[in-house]
Amino acid sequence: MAAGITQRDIASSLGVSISAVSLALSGRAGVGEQLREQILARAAELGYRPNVSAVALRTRRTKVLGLLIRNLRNPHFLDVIDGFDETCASAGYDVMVGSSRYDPDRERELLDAFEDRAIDGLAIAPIGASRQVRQWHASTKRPVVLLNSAEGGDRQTTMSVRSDQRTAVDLAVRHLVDLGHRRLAMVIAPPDKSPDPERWQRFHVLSAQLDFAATAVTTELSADAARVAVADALRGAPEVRPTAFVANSDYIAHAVYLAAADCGLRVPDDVSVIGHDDLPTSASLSPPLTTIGVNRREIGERAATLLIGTLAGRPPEDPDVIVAVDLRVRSSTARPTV
Amino acid sequence: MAAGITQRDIASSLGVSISAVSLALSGRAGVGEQLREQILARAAELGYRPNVSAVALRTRRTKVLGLLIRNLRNPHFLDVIDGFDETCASAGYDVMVGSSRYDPDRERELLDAFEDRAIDGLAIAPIGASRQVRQWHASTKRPVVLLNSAEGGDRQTTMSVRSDQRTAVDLAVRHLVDLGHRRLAMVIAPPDKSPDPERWQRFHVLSAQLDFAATAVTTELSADAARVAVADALRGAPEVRPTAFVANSDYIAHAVYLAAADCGLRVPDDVSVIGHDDLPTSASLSPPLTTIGVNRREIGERAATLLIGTLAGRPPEDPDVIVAVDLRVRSSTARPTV
DNA sequence: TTGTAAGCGTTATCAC
DNA sequence: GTGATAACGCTTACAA
Repeated sequence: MAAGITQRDIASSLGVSISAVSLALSGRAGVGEQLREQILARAAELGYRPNVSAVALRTRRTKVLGLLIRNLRNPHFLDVIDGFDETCASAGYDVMVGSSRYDPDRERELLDAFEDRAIDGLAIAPIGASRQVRQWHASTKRPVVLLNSAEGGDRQTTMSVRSDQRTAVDLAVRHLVDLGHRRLAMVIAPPDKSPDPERWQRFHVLSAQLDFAATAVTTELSADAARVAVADALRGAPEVRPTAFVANSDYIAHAVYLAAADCGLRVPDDVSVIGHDDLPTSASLSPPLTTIGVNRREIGERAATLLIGTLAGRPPEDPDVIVAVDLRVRSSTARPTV
Repeated sequence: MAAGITQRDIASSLGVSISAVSLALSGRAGVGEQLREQILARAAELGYRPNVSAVALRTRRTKVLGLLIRNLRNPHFLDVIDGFDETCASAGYDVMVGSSRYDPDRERELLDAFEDRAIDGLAIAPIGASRQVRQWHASTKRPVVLLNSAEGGDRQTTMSVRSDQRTAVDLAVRHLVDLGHRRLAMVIAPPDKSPDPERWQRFHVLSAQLDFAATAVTTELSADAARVAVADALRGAPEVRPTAFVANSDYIAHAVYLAAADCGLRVPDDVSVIGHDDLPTSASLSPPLTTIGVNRREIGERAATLLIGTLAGRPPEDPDVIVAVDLRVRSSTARPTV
């Protein structure tokens, strides 16, 4: 029944002014030491809780941070949310989530809703171009951090957190090349759907440096589509087809498993597979998946920290955080047999 | 730059009163038809967006629904959030999430925060006793729906959505008994941590009805703890140890896999395993997991629908929703060999 | 140091 | 039907 106790109640019960109460409660100067303590005591005694709407109306601060992601069905984001949520909680912020579901219109709606609700800051994994996001930032003047966004153009206005894609590709490729593979394929999404171009670019560079044949298997993000596309790539003669696949997610890696089976090939004997993101169950696949580990919670944590720091007036030295990745070798990779 | 246009601006730009604008905008009676249209037109033209904080302060309504879950690391809740989020979005509600992390203090904090923020309704998967929740409901007078909560005591005050636990147990047990198993074990959490008592109870009843030996393996929810506890239960001689395990989640089912391996036993040859919840990757485990499927998104959707309906003044005919479950037979169950 | 009072943008109660 | 005007609970100049 905490609802209902206002600063006015405290003030009148103590015979002092409302402003004294306000000052005391918000810990600012301008009120005597003993009076402050009296007020604090009475507030606690009465079970006073500030009315957030009133504070928000006055200060235009809500102590709410928004988290706008692309897809609520991917466990990847779960951990991101978890890390974000925990960091926010320990700093007294609450979080509002939304999923754009890869729909630009919905992204726009959510952005508007967040603006209307006057959230204090936003972390967003934008879909496609980040124009809308830039606009949001311009119009709200609130700090924004981009999550795993390929775009690096607007470093002045927004911050970012992303995993180290470049190293991810390096680790995967080096592992495969070290094993003796010379014909590698990378499964990538259409350029407009993901931050993959950067990955492919790096893959291509390495192909020249390390002297292996690089194939791009372009496919939609769905497991079914990937399965078909990869099976296609696997149809060639043993001497020409890729002996190893670098997937852009563990889901896709699993689709590669299925595609291999479709073609009567075994993993890792006939084809090696490397995933990306190390989902909780990837170690339990058959065979256990070699993949790139990313600290997903850290992504959420860092994003929240960036926002909270900025809001507290201590902007980070480096507004662009790169989260480390590591190679987790399991059993889906082996020496090539041909 | 939508920020800044207020009703006052519309009013003065039209030379009418603020109250006319307010009435027109909120679609209530008390303003002439042509004036209303004029106002609406001007509002659109100016890009007017109501100030949510002001509305909340006045009306104590926020158009925000809270979702408080136990654990943000379990994909189960991802789908629940997704369904909840989508339903809320299409009804103009935003959602605020929080995770209690199985910590009663944190649950209390979040409940307080939600109360302070004056959310319009709450969906919660409570930990342990739901006393706090009942209290929240009493103090806020806001609709509450319990998610997968075992408690059925306070049907008058709160609503609920849960999967059909009873049928889940029936399906699992019947499948196992039909295969020929006569010594079944159920992995359950300590009574204060989950809605498991109901499951165990049913298991026990069936044990008498269908004439099989029922063992309870009580363990903490973590995979490691379960692995040890199950391995313990598996130590007995082949003629006495359980030949099949019913787990309360797919995670735990996987822990049973590991425990079996620890004991040099094979799944499903030596021990059959049934999970619960059918996580996205359960079909890819080795062997693919037989489990109980639940429409997790539906849980979130129904919860949101219950809340939204109640808030709109149309309370549901049945405040207690039971979401159907089904058995998904894969390869972790087989006839017992002993 | 303390108190008074003017808003923040709405909604709601009145007169007219 | 329409327009002043008083809240809602708080912050913040400005006076005392």
